[in-house]
Parts: sequence; C-alpha cells; structure tokens
Amino acid sequence: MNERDDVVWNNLGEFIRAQRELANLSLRQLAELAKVSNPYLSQVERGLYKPSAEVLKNIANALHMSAETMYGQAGLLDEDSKNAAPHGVENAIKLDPGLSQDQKETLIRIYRGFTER
Amino acid sequence: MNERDDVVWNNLGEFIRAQRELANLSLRQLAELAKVSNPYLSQVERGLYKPSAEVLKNIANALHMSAETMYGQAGLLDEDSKNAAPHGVENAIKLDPGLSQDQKETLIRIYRGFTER
DNA sequence: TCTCTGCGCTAAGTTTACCAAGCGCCCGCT
DNA sequence: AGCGGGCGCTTGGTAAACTTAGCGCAGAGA
Repeated sequence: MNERDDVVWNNLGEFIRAQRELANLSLRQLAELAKVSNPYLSQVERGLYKPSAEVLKNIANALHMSAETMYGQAGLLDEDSKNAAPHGVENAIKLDPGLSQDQKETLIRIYRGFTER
Repeated sequence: MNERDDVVWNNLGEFIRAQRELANLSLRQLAELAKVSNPYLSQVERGLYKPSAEVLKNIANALHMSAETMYGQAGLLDEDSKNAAPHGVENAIKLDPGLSQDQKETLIRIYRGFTER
C-alpha cells in the first residue's frame, strides 16, 4: 500500500464525513444505519481504517447513494469505462457491464457459430 | 453473515475459478497478477474466505473484467439498482433475424447463466 | 530410474478490520 | 448548582483477511 493509495482512503473518510454532515446525521446515527459500531465509523472517517466493500455498501445505502459512487470514491473501480457503439447482438454483448471479458468472448463465439454457416 | 450470503460467496469463488480456467491461467499465475498469495487465492476460490474489495478489484483486472462485474458477483452492489440493467443483450438476441428460435433460447440461457447471481 | 518444475493445498503465523466498554465534553433541563 | 443524555474519541480485545514456508502429487526430461 503506497502513499498514493493512502490519499485515496483519506479522501474517502472526508467524503463520508461530509456526506454524513450534509444529511444532518450524527456519527452514531449513521453507524447504526450502516450497521457498524460508532467508534469504527469515527476511525474510518479519519482515515485510520480502510473499510471493506461490505461496510462501504452499507454506508452508501445509509446515505442514499449508489454503492458504485462509494467504490469510486474509495478508488475501487476501474478507470477503463470504455464503451462502444450499440448495434446488434455482438455490440450489445460487448456493452453489457454484467459480463466479464471472457464471458463476452464466449458468447460471441457461440453467436458466430450460429450465424456463420 | 447469514447463509444466504454464504451461498453468494461460494458462487463468487466458483465464478473466479471458472474465469481463471477459461483464461488458461494457473492459480499461481493469477495470484501473481492479482498481487495475492497463491494459497489465499486457493481458499478464496473454494469459498473459505471473503476477499476484500481491494483484492476483488485486482482479481477482476487480472481477468480483464470490470470491477463492477466482480462486485456484482460478490453481491456487493446495491439492491435498488439490481433491476437497472437494461438487458440489451437479450433484446438484441430476440430481434436478430439470423437466429432460429432454438438458437435464441440457447444464447439467452447461456447469457442468463453468466449474469444471474 | 531420478531429478526438476509447476501444480494445488495445508498449517501456522502476522496484520488489520471491526466491536464493546468506557472516558470526557457540551448542552438543556430542573 | 446538579444531572441526564447525546456527542465524538480512545482503549483493549476478537475474529477474519492475508502471507510465508512447506507438503505431496503429476508430468517432462536426462
């Protein structure tokens, strides 16, 4: 864990605290909503701990924000949000965010096996 | 952590192992790519441990898939955005004039096998 | 044959996320 | 004045994530 990552985690804490205060929630209130102990949340907000994805998701839901946004702030998402143009089965497959690269290749291979004949 | 979650984590392990084998990677190779120890990856694949989001992201990148997909498989994404996926793939398949009805059903079955939790 | 290398797994240890108990402070009561 | 309750924080402790060392097996050469 290098110090660039530390900065990211610190920002995450500040981000959570800012959102919590924006929602007019006390530390204890948010802790209960997010199903974590209040001391732990305190330490997370000050950047002492790196919360797990599970906790991150609960905090996000408690703050009425998407888990993706939370992961983004935590630096846990890919930057490669590369999307292509939509047309036809192959492109729809390539666009689908719920498929892995290998799954996409598998589906496309099967699809071509059906059509190229 | 109730047992419904355990099932999710188990599926995650199987999912990772399947993807790894699809990519023709040995456990040690993927471990190095994902910057984790190979015994740990082994236990993750067998559902003994619940990897942190950090590890999940590294594994996803090593397998050339998006971190979101990984989180989705791990059950770490929002429930309220669970239906947000437009399923453009299924529609594109159904609209494709070059596929027979059986072929469409086959493709959709495989697709759902990939995306369902 | 025997050795070498890579495979997946086990065992034991270290690190770290997370919790329960409790402290000190401030503010609103009476 | 005293007291009660909410605030955020510190302090141990437990459990779980993660690592290092090493086991046994299978296949490939010499």
